[in-house]
Amino acid sequence: MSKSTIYQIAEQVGVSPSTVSRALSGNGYCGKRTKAKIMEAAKALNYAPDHAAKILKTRRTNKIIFAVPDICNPFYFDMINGINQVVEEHGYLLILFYTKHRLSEELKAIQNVKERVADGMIMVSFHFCEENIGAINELSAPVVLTNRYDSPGGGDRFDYVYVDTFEGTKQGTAHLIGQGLTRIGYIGGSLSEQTGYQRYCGFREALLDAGLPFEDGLVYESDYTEKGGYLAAREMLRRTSRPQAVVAANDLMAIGVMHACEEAGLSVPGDVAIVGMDNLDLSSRVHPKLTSVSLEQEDIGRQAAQILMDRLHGREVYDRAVKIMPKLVVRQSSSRTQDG
Amino acid sequence: MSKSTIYQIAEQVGVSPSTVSRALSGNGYCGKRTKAKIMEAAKALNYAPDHAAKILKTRRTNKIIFAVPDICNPFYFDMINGINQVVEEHGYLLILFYTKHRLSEELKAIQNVKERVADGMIMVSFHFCEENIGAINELSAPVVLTNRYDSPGGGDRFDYVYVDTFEGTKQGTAHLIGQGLTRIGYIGGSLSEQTGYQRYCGFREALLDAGLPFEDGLVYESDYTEKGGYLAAREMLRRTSRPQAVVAANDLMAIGVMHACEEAGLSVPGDVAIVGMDNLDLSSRVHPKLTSVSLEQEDIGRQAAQILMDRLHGREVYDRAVKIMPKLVVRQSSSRTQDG
DNA sequence: TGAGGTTATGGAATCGATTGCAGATCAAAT
DNA sequence: ATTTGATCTGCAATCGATTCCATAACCTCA
Repeated sequence: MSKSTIYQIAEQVGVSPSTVSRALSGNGYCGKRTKAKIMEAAKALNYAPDHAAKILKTRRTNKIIFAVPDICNPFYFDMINGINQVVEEHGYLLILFYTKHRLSEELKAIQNVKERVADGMIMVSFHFCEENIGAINELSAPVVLTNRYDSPGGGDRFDYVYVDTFEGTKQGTAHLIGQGLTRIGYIGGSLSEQTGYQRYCGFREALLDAGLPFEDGLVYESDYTEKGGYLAAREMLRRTSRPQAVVAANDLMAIGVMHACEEAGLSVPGDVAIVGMDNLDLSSRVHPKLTSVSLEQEDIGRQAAQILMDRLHGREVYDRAVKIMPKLVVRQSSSRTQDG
Repeated sequence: MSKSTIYQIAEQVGVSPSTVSRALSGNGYCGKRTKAKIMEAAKALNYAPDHAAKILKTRRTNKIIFAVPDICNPFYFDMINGINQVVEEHGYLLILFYTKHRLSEELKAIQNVKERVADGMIMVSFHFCEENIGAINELSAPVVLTNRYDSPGGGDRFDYVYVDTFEGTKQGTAHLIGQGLTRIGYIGGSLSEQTGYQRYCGFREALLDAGLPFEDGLVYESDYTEKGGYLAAREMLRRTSRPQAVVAANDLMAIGVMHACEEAGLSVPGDVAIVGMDNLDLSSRVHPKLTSVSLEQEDIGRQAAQILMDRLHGREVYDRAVKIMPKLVVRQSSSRTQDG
């Protein structure tokens, strides 16, 4: 039997639709006996509320959009997981929107929010331009951006959750220095990108803090892929005085470094210690297990979702830009003591 | 400026709301000049159609739900990716619903479909019971189930997409036999589960097909985790006549087997060849790279989504149960020739 | 008994877009 | 000039639930 409406229930029971609505939703008064009869009829008639009608009237969809550049990237899965933990708890559903790193798709996601497909959005944006920001600022629904941070303009109507990647590479590098290593190489992403530059600066600062000399020759720019890491490391290890350790700006490159070491007959961490960043699931499964700086993706997701929920429930949001601290996870690839 | 409605546009232009609707949606006649004025006013007034109102009237949400047991499992990410490829192409949005392996959550997902939150659903169900199936059969919206196959009852109103895992372990085992290996161990999941039993049968059949003896003692029941695979393998390798190869019912267990081999000082694939199943992303990154039977998750997702789209567009669906064939991906862990 | 308050219910408007029907306009054809 | 048909537009109903307002019923206490 197909489902019914409150009108059919009203007719069956002999009351008005408004009474049925009150009985079922619990908003407003309703007599005990009437309510019982309505409940019974609802069950008998296979009633289920129509979501669209409810949304139209209440102006709430109970859904949020997560606009993400790349569905295949495990990094974002962790975020999804974190987001879902929070929104589910508040009775919201999660719509996944795949932007493919394209501005046009990001704008489509924004358009969906404008059309009230969802009550709010969390977006990992790779296009911080006028058009994008402008469109977001015109929305009446709340938006939280992650993955990047520019100090918010006065008129900006969105919130930020971001990771301090500077602190991340700094921690990772300091950890290696703490192991007594002094010649440390760095393989990063493009230095002209915000996040790539920050990671590089963190590395450098750790060296300077420890009073170690900083050698430009030990810094390589690569592309965040395993192959890129491998190629850079191969070159680095060929140098007459090769580094005792390598900091990679993400785990995939770090794994590439491991392969280069293996190929060169160098043991990890015995000859070369390695630290990565992202703390991917697979990093604890490679051999030796990779020491990595976790960017706390799940936590980013949770915090972003929490802010969104706060905004949606009219609660005050004190921190327009939440900074997440990365966390060093020490494993075999960097640790001289627990090599196994 | 906040967005406006067709009524405001109508007033501004001096026409009726129905004309505005026709102009914007393209359904029905509309004069050229009028249309131009309406378009202009729509832009000026920051118009965006209200999704809820549209749904209420048209009865279409342009969304589908993917109900998945476990957001963290990379296996499902691939499915999500496949699903999204297809639904996006048709202008649908994807709602992710996390059932946590719980029947109650699966029922909630079904309830959402009943309330017309989405036009259809793809579900990976771990609870094939009366309650569940009954609720699905009462829906008027189409549902596609994956991950399990029972021959559909006459009254069942849903479709199936499933993988022939029997064929998967059979292929993997045959591959090892083809390498000249004859003593082959098996580490599977619970044999009392449908899928666990099928995988086991595929393994056995490959041996029998090749005329090899089947030893019960080389079959271990484990739990699909890396640790479970490790423990089972450790025991297996301690046997007086240890196997030359091991087939594991999934990649995580296979990786556990690799660790056990390493611990026992056995080389892979020299001393022990290994084949896994699932073809996880990380399997191509461990060392040595793992040979694995791909269950074609992405394809499952695509096919399931395609069936759903067909149903939603009133196209005939010829195959109520689509069988996907697994695909063997040969890498280093099983190949005597290309060891590197 | 009646005043005052609480609880129960119905009526009707509302959310915003779609669409069938009817009337109006206009061009082309007879 | 009149018929025919195509094109354009407005009216009003509709999708299904929510909610404000008004009235009615009921209870309580002086």
